[in-house]
Amino acid sequence: MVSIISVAKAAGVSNKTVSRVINGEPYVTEETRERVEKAIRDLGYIPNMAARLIRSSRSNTFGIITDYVSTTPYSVDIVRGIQDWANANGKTILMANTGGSIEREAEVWKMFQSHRIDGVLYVTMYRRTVDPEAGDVQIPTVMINCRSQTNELLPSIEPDDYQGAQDLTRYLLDKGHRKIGYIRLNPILQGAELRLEAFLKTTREFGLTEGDLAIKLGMEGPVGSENNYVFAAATEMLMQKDRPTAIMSGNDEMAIQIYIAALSLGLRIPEDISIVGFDDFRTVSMALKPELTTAALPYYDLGLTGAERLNTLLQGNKSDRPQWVLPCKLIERGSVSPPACS
Amino acid sequence: MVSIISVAKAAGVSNKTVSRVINGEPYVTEETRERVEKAIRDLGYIPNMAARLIRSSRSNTFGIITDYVSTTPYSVDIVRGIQDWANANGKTILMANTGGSIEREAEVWKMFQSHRIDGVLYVTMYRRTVDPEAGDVQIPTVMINCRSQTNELLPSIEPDDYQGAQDLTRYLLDKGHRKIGYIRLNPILQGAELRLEAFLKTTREFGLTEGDLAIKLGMEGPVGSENNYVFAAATEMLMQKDRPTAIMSGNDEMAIQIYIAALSLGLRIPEDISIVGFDDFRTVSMALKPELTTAALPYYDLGLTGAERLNTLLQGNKSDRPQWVLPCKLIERGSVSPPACS
DNA sequence: CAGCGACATGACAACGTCGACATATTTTTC
DNA sequence: GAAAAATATGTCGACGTTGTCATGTCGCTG
Repeated sequence: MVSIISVAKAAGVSNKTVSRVINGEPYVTEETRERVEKAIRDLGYIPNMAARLIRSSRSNTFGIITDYVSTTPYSVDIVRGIQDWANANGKTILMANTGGSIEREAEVWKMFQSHRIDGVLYVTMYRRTVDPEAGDVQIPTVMINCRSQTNELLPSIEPDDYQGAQDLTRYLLDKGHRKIGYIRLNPILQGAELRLEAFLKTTREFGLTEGDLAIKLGMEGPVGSENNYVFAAATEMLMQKDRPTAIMSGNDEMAIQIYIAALSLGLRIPEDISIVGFDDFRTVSMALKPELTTAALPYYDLGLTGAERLNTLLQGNKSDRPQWVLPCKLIERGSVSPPACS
Repeated sequence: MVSIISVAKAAGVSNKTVSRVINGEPYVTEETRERVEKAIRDLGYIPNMAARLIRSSRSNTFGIITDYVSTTPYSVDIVRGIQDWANANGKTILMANTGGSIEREAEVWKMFQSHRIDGVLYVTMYRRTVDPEAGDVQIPTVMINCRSQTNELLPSIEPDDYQGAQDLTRYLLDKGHRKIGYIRLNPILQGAELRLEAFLKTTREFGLTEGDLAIKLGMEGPVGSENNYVFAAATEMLMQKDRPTAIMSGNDEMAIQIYIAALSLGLRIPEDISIVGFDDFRTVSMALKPELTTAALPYYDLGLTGAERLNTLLQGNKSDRPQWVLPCKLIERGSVSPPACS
């Protein structure tokens, strides 16, 4: 492999001068710089990060540790956000996923340390509280899409499920809906509770009573092997004589089944029944016809902001409040119209 | 940071002996080994990969270079397959995605080289031919889900779209369907052509004529911003008086729209119209009701096999034929039944 | 018991890079 | 025009690890 020394020889300078050129240090004549750069190009020299790291003990590398993220379609955008930030800022990304195993997680931390990683981004597939082994490890860490159960001070970034659900609910109310159904996400998920809470609070503030709402559980059980009641719940909800004019779905994926249930009953969307989702999982929300109105989980931004925050942290700047929350933007598409006869 | 030297001091041996223990080399007394291991535990020593690499010039790291994979839900399983293999075999994964940009791709290759990566896995989101810059780079590379346009000898691994579509077609024929519709994938995608070809050939072999088939284009245009005709195509196909009894969908995602089109026309699935997808994109195929019968793209295996093959390659073993193909398994669910009146 | 081989350990250099410091050259300052 | 400052370049060692070779200690063979 061509090293800094071969370049130095080729350019007729000392290796230190080459080092200066590479790192853009001052005190190099323009002429020397050009000669060195030419030698670099001619020889195809590429700096050896390992050697650099060994000297400077800054790896310029972030580690991403995930549970199932790279496994699942949902939150891949978090990773994309992180990578984009890393590219733009000359950082390298080391990625590992645990598949949920504690032993594996311990291994990953070890692996990260053996690579002398500067910091860690701890990412989970769905929003939840976790208890990372970070406690006994002193690598700076930012939690993305989750927060620590044990250490409240660990910086975290999460989507604002509450605000998203609030916006969606208001949107339906503004459109004139007064009888609204809600098909709940798996209550295991942290987002589920927040979204439901926002829905209940917002409708109540608006003056709706419990009789105006129809709430059903759509899924339950351990993530990955949950029981799915969505279709049945939606069908039942829509067969009531006093059926809701709009249904809020726990997420976009569940909305598929609500669509199918509605259509199977001969209802038209949105004329007879309005539907909104959550997440803006575009493979679904844009594949549905009419396309689904939903609230976008800010996954990409979660990743981007997380990486940026980790960097800030590494530079010694402490942030005021540890737990951040990013808004979910309402995406208006075609699945909502005013109720038929209001 | 605690180094091998501190361990050596603590254990009262030379650093070379510690190195022997770490690497499981012979010629160390059991007693010495234990003393060293204790020191390692006590001090929490973790080997420095960078230093190791600089000596041995084997990084034990694979690079994954992707176009949009980490961006899109579809093929994330490829990455998971690679990672699982890497975990099991003590390799580290460096991941970067180009977002389709050539300049970015060049940067990534450079970055990989600067980390002295052992080999590269070149992964694309959808099956296609590419022209990687690998030509001027001498890092061993395995192509996953794609193949090189220019270099036929570059090892590649792809799903067997042809066989998958053939199996699906036969499945429908075996169920008794004799009038079959096909809604085509974006013809830009390499899989599109193969699937259609398999469909046509298989139906022809079975004795169906052109009049028994209804073929329509579902999508077209550049990936990411294509025109979507699926709903219209399906609706039109199903409104013919001599409508097909089964529809093959270019992929699972498109099947959503076919479901909606069918249901909107008052048709029941599968009693009035059978539907099959392709890909087994489970977020969709299992969310649809009835669940979708489809052919599973072997993404996970693509990744696993790819990593394994790269490793074999690195050990100097050349494989006989460069281009491999992995079967797509038929996944039978509830969206197909025999035609109503045959 | 000299000689040999197997085993156990250590000393030291080298990998590629950069920081600290030294030296040489030019420019500025008074 | 001599001293001081700024600029340009080089020497050398250190980072943490492992490969090479040397050394030392056994036990065994003939």
